[in-house]
Amino acid sequence: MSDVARLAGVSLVTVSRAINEPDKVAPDTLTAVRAAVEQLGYVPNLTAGSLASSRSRIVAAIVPTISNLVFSETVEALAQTLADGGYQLLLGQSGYRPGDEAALVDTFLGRRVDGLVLTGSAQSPALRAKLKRAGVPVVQTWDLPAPPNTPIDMLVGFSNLDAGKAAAQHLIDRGHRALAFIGAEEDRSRLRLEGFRAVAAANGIDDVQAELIRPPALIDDAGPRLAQILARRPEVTAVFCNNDLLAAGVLFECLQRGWSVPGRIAVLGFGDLAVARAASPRLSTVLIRRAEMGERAGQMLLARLAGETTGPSLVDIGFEIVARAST
Amino acid sequence: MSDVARLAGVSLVTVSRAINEPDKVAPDTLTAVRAAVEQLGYVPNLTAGSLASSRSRIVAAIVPTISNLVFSETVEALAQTLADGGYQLLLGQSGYRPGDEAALVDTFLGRRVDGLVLTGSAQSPALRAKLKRAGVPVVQTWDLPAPPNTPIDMLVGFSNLDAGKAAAQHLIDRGHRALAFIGAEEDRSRLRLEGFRAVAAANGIDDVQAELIRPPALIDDAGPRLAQILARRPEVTAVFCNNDLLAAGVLFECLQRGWSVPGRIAVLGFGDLAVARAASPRLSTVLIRRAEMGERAGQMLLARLAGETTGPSLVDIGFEIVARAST
DNA sequence: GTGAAAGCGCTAACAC
DNA sequence: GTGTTAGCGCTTTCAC
Repeated sequence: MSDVARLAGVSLVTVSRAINEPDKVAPDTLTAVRAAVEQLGYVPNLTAGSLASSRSRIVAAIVPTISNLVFSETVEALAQTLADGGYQLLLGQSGYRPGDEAALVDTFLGRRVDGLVLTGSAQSPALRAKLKRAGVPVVQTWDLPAPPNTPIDMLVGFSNLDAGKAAAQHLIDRGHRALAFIGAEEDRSRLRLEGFRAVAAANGIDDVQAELIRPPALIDDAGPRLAQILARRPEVTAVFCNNDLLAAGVLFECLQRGWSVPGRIAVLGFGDLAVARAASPRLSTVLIRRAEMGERAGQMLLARLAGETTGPSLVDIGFEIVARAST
Repeated sequence: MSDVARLAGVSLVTVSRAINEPDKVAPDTLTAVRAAVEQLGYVPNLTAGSLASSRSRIVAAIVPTISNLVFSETVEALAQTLADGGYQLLLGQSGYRPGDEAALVDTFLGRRVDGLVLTGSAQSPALRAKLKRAGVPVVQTWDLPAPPNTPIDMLVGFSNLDAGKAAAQHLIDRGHRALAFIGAEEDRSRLRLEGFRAVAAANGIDDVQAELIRPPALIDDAGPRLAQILARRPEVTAVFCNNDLLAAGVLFECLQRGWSVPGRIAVLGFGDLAVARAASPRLSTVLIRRAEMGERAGQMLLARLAGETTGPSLVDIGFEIVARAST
């Protein structure tokens, strides 16, 4: 930077200003500095800048995995929104392990990230306390806080419990009473199962068959799990899959068996991924506005970081049952 | 940090050592420092550490998008490998736009990342030069350098051209002569099309029908594209899809039409994603070791960063035609 | 509109 | 095994 200053015949501060606040520098000076930067191939050291200004221009996000389309689309929209606002995304994958999430938070705080986006709202009290103490803007996503809990800071999500309830109601409305559930061993899937079972029970259905796959739940888990469900309870006529890709797997399994969907068995997906629209039959599913969730999270963060008076800090973006041909 | 030092009754350096090189500190001192850290809730500022040591412990990766399973699994394995080695991943998405890639490289260099992972080998000469000048360890992935080009630094990939050739040969071997290709408007897909066409031509087949989807290519693009191909050339009997998910979309489209696969039309996928094993019929595909690619890239970087004498810096991990039921 | 001085919170190098 | 000194490369005051 001092080389640039010397070549442009100005001081260090002026170089800094020319780069970060070009408006506050005389046009001629600006030209001279830019020429010098160009000529020397100067690349400002953002680490030094971060240290001096105590703003890193980095936001970190922690998701269970990006190899699940459901999260990757949220992350993609988040990254895009942040990038447009001049921030970059540092990505952490927890692998669905709470311990890994806490460890990631530690290093992110150590890097003095300007903001943090978390997946879910089931963080431990210790983690919640640490984040509050750190004073970092935090956005939780993909869930609403369970009753005693409140958001750590900001939140954009939906009720997984209610989504499960709506799924059960949708199937029951269509006359199904022998219900099954295929999900994953993780918080949000369990919440949906809870809601699913609650509505089933309220309708006198107590034997919901559930299969929880240890993450990552891949599409090729679906067929075998459906087989297990049917082995235990052959009369099942409807299955709620916690991911459209799993649902597509179930469709393929039915195809193999020569079963009609929804004639022999109805299939309800989750997410409204592109595959739901492409499948045959078209998949009924629970639409989640994944990209919007990432975008809103990014916007909330940007607004806070810009010092704007914060708007609502808890956004329920809801969900929607999309009835297509598979139920 | 000075609060910790004072409370523990030691100097700043000792605190630093206790945290970063605990072996080089007396057990009692270590205990005292750790107690002080705990009591004060001290979180080391890694930015300051980076500036002082000129090592950021961050590796950046640039991929077109993480909403494509093909890349997300590579990134996931990369992130995991780096995390195990004490590095974190800063993620950039280029959206398939070369300009965005270059801009991302600039900020990453500004952050003084310790390493960089790029997707593809088609970087512009200007970008290549900049990276070489910066002296940052770079790993290119997902392709081999085209003849005149050499790797910028390190590389782990496979020949997309050869993969396209093998795909064509596979279909021709099974007696198909009316071939189609569904891919994306992006470098690697174009290379595969080039190889596909070359082998077709060598076999006297000159009218390969190609549909290139502007990224992102989603599964629900597959059906309409197949329809377009068939509208132009109804006698097509085999289609090579540049992504297993697209291939699954074609399977669903055939299902809609009541067409048998591979009886009426053979479908060859790409990637060997889980969906290939779950589909019905099971998808023949071009297997790419995506996770291994990410892992190898991470290992190469870690070895270099550890100052180890570098092993081979160009790894061709190849590909494999997996013949299943759809061709 | 521009500059001088004083750090940001750590680690490297060298002593002891 | 521990401490002292001197920065890392910027940005933030506060002058002028």
